[in-house]
Amino acid sequence: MDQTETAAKTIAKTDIREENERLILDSAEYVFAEHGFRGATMQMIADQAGLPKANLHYYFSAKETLYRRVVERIFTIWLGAAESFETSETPERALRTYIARKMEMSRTHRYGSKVWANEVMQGAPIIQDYLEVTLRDWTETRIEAIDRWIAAGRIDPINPRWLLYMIWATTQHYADFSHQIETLNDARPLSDAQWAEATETVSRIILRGIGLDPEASR
Amino acid sequence: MDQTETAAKTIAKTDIREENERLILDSAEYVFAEHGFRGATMQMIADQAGLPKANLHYYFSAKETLYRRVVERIFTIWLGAAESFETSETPERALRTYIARKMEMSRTHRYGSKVWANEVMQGAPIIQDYLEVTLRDWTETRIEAIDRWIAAGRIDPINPRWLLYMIWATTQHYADFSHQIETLNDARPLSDAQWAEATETVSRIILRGIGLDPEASR
DNA sequence: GTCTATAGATTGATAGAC
DNA sequence: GTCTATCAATCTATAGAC
Repeated sequence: MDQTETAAKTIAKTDIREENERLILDSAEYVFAEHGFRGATMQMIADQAGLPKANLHYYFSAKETLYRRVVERIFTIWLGAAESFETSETPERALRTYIARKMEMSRTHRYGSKVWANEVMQGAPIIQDYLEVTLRDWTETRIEAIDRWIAAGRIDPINPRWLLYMIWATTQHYADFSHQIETLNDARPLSDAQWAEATETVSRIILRGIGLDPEASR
Repeated sequence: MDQTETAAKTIAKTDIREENERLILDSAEYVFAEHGFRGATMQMIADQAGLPKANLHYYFSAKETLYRRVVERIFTIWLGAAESFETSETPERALRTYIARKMEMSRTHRYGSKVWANEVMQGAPIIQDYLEVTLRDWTETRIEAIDRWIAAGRIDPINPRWLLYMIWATTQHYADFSHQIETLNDARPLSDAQWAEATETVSRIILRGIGLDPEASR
């Protein structure tokens, strides 16, 4: 076997690994979201991925390793949604963009959101370190930004912490409680128009609620 | 054995049954909240209750029966919190009372709220019938009440459905994500003052957000 | 890298003595 | 009504042929 052949095989193997890992992670995210950590079985994830159960243990050493990778992946996506706090010029635009992005993520990453909610509800046994360091720093930075708006008299004097929790809760509700929302919507998913209306209503109530003019940033 | 003796024994047995059932239900609520349905084991619940595992099966035929009773109990408490919609004279008072009650319930019924969230996130496999009938009727009634306020020009014209979801999401977040909130609060539970401030902030933002004066109803 | 077979541990539930 | 012992089913993880 010459060098070219060896290189080709190495690349091919890397591709197979990457592709299978992503397939397994996607399948695991779905199954963990629908059944919780212990409710999910390696067999279910294998079936979802269309692979024999033993292959999962070839790519991920243990069920918990696979789970941790799923949660880490979501958390990383979560954090990326908040650049608007730094890049926007007005509080109206910063908050509007952040809320719209988080609503969009509830629509596109429903299962990831559920896995995260599950993990936190159970006391974050696997990713407590992320809460204590990464999420904590992230939150403090945003609280400082909101406090500056308050000091400048641009929004009402409220505790920024409760405002952030309100945005997280309201937007993630559309992912975590999607089954309830769909049941109350005649067993149908929200339409494009309903998502748009819900997003606009959430933005509007929060902006007006802290003393901003919702019309100014539409 | 005469009649008096028989009656006494019957009463005693009824008391023991009721007391043990409540003890097991409380223990089960806690364990189901912390580990989910499948993550919870009958052994954990038995240990939490201080009873041998076999006694659980004496009082509840199966794990699923026990779980259903736990979820039903929470749902009933949930529904009771909304009389303010009928008994209050102004939208300010109705919403303020409802929000305050739901915040209080997040504080006092944290575990129940988590079990409910878990059940709904997994597609309500056990209590789907409650969603389709009881919750649906409850929701429609409240939507009609809010629509009347809109028609009378007392609040802004928003879709009442998204307002209700916002209130549910925000208030239940303080129970379901209590671990995250406490981690971001220097690993300490919220103090009385913090609970009061959070409740006031949530009420204030929502009331102002739909065009009401928060000061008018304090 | 894939897959079948199976080991080893845990679980929900029950039998049966007290 | 209480409790010990145990069964049958299920799960994670691995061994070993291909």
